[in-house]
Amino acid sequence: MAEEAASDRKGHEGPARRRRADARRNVDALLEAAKKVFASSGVQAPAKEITDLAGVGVGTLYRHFPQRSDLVTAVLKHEIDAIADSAAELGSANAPTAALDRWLRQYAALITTKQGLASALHSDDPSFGGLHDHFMRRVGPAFASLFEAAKARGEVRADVGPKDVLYAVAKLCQPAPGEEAGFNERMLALLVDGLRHTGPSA
Amino acid sequence: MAEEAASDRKGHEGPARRRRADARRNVDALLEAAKKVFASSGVQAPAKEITDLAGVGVGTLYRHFPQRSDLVTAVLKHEIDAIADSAAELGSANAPTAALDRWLRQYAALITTKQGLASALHSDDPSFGGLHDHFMRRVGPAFASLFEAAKARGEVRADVGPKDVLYAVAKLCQPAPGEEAGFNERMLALLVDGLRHTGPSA
Amino acid sequence: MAEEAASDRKGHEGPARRRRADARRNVDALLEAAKKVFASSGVQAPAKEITDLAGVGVGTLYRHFPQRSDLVTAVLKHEIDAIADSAAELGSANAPTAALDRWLRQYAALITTKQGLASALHSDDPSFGGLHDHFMRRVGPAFASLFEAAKARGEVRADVGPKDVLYAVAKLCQPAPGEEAGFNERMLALLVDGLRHTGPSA
Amino acid sequence: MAEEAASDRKGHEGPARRRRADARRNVDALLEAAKKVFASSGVQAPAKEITDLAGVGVGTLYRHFPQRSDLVTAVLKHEIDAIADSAAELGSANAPTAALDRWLRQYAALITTKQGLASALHSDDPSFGGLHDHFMRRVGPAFASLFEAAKARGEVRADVGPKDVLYAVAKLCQPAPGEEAGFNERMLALLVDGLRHTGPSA
DNA sequence: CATGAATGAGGTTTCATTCAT
DNA sequence: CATGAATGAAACCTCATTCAT
Repeated sequence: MAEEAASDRKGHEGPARRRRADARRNVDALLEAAKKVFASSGVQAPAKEITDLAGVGVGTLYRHFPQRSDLVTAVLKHEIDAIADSAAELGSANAPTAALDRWLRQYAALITTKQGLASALHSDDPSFGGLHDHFMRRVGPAFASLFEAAKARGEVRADVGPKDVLYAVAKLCQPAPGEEAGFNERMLALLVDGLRHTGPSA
Repeated sequence: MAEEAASDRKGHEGPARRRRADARRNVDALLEAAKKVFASSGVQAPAKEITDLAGVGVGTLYRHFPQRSDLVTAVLKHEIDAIADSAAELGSANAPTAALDRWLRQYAALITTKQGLASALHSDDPSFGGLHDHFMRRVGPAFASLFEAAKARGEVRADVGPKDVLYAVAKLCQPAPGEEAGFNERMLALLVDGLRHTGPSA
Repeated sequence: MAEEAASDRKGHEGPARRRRADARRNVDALLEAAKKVFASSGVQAPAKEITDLAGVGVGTLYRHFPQRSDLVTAVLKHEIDAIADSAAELGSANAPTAALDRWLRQYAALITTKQGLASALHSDDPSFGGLHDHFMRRVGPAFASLFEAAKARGEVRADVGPKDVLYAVAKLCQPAPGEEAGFNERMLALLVDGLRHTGPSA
Repeated sequence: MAEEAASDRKGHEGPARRRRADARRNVDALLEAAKKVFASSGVQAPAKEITDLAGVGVGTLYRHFPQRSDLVTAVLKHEIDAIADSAAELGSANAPTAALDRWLRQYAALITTKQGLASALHSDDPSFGGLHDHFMRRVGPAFASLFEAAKARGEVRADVGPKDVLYAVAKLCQPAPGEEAGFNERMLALLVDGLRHTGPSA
């Protein structure tokens, strides 16, 4: 009976392919819904909230993302990949200092916007380990190359490493309720200024 | 007498824990326990974990701290008062720049150590509003006086306010698992350096 | 198939109780259990008592009846509908006086039997407002038609309204422990006799 | 120190007597408070509500009224004694019919006013047994004498006993939220009219 | 492969009662 | 004799996860 209904629904294409397409659509709906819910209610939001928004049953969520962290990870991997790719683009299209500046602003905006990205990266929950690894594998080298280029030009103090900066900005720009607009941007600027100088006598 | 009772408290799990003065002792035990539990398991730790550690029943917790946030608030108020008082002391015993530096390092250390202080301050949960208010009332002016003194000496860039710095450090130094030792200190230094200069050409 | 599942339910405490159709069966089991528990322990009985008797988890109760009053309401709505329908039947099959008598006896028996029906109807808890409304919507007109028919025949004193009688009987027949058998019936008769006469000189 | 304060308070009289007077005052305060709280929040009100209103500690409540029902009983005994005494007075000052009418109206008013009197009398909680016994011992004979006098005059139908009437009025006049003013009075009149006649042909 | 009902552990909170002071 | 802090059982309700259909 379920089979019959399924073929009714689409009319052509083999049943195997059709199923796969449905599954894919569900996964996408879940990712989309999770992105929204994470943004509005945080990463701790009840699973039901997500499945309701996606229009699927909870079972479907657990089929595709057996651990809750799998969903978080999947949602954030998109963003991570995008920001990593952006580093390469900016690096090849700008002078080192400008590339660094621009990328950091993009990165800060991402952290600011994506409720939970920073906290997932810093979580002590081992199930987010994979996300952290993915982040370091993709973003780490991409940013390091921008960073080292600027350092080679003497525009960045020598006693700071790229990982430091990634972490610092992630923490600094973590979204906080009731914060004045532009706060994160200003603070990022402060940090970046610190990056170029060494101590008060520099 | 207090000593005797105190050894009772630790020595064995006897039934001797119900005295008028024990009200105070229980409150202290709860605060102590909560401080530890918050540090190890975060502010979201189950109430039972705290009462077990304090050696009291759940009812006792709720007698003294009707709302869960009351406990968090009480635990953190101690720290807030201490750090606020410290500002006055440092200010009167040091040159402005040194006072500012030292206080910021203390403040950073506090935030680093007290799991949950930063997040409680930035929580959108209205029950923490009182804590935020207390913080701004006590720490705000205390720090502002240090800050303005340094600014008057031209040692702090003009486009940054004291509140900016309090917030920025609170976020930057939020404890994160698996972080290298000294990370927060280095990042604070970076921020402070940024504070002294304006832009790349400074 | 339904039969098979049904025998499972009673036969042994096997783990086989999770089927789509069992949603309905569980709701029925809960209503049945609630009816019994309300009868034996009153409407205030702990939820666990009901779920244990129904053989389901607490969660199942709260899925189907999010508020405790929803369960009470559901249990009693059955009875209310039945007694309302009965008024129409009696009215068309009997002379006005007989219909009124018989229906009042049925109504009294219902109130007598259903621990909590009367008190729920008179509760000041707003969550029972719906039940009271349902009662007045269904039983009110049904009884009014019987009542007015009798009144038209001069068999009921003019200064009493149907609502008065519904309320009075509800209160009079409220179950009380340790009451002699037949007490409510006798008292109802007394009230009904009063209904036919006005004052001592009638 | 407590001794000193106590003697300060009164100045003369031996300490034993003074204590006793304090105890008496507390008992009175508790009874007074309980009467109010029972009236506003029902007999199930938390003990703390009563002790707070009385301005004493919970311990004091439990010293004087070891069982919660002891308090209820004590509160209601006053009323019961008063209404019982009233029967004798009315009986000797009025004709049987008038005495009966007046007393029933007093009794109905008492039940209407004292939230919880009726329910305590009908409670299945064995700890209220004493109250019920007291009621039957005091009010039972007092009312029976009024009732039998009226019956002897042929003004009350023969198939109803005094206990029936006491119970019926108690149930009928039980306070209910949202009830029209005068409802209980009208219903009592109805019942009393029923009392004077036998069946529809009377 | 999707569904969503069922589960039940786990969290918070209330309150009657005891008992040290 | 009064006090009120402590106790802890018990109630409610939520929600992550499983699994029959």
